[in-house]
Amino acid sequence: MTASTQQTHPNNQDQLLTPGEVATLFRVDPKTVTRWATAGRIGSIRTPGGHRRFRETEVRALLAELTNDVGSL
Amino acid sequence: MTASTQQTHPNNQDQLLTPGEVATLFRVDPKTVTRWATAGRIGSIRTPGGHRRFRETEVRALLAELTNDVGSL
DNA sequence: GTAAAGTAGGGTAATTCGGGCG
DNA sequence: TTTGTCCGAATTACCCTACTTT
Repeated sequence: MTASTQQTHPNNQDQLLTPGEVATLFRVDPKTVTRWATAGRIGSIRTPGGHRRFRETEVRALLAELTNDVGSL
Repeated sequence: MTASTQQTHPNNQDQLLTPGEVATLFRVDPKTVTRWATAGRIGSIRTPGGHRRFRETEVRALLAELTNDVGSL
């Protein structure tokens, strides 16, 4: 971690995605993405209205982590 | 030290943000930010012309408060 | 003073929320 | 246990025109 800057949450340099966007990436229902957020499997940012936004970097990382490529030439 | 400094120079940390700026941070429409101000969910400063400005510190605090990071690891 | 961009305000469609059911 | 769907309610997005800011 950076010992010179007090950055509690690196939370404003990533593109945010809507539940529908994330749902499209995972080929699931937006409701499912909501459940993942509720279950703590993925970080989420709530708008003052209660809607959720997700970090694109985190979503991509999760997507890549769950991706199983054979890597054959 | 009393906080009675009038901003004569760009030396203040309470930088004012436009609705568009706040909208970008939350990944919402600028109109939505306006509704938040109207609903009293976020503090706003009105220009003599009626346009709204938002304090960056308040917006960042609200964003951090509504952020739910997954405690992985 | 003019021009371009952003914002305000109103109205309507789409999305999301939350709980519950299969 | 996880996911998809139905419901009602709330929030948000996009349409327009007029005014403000730069």
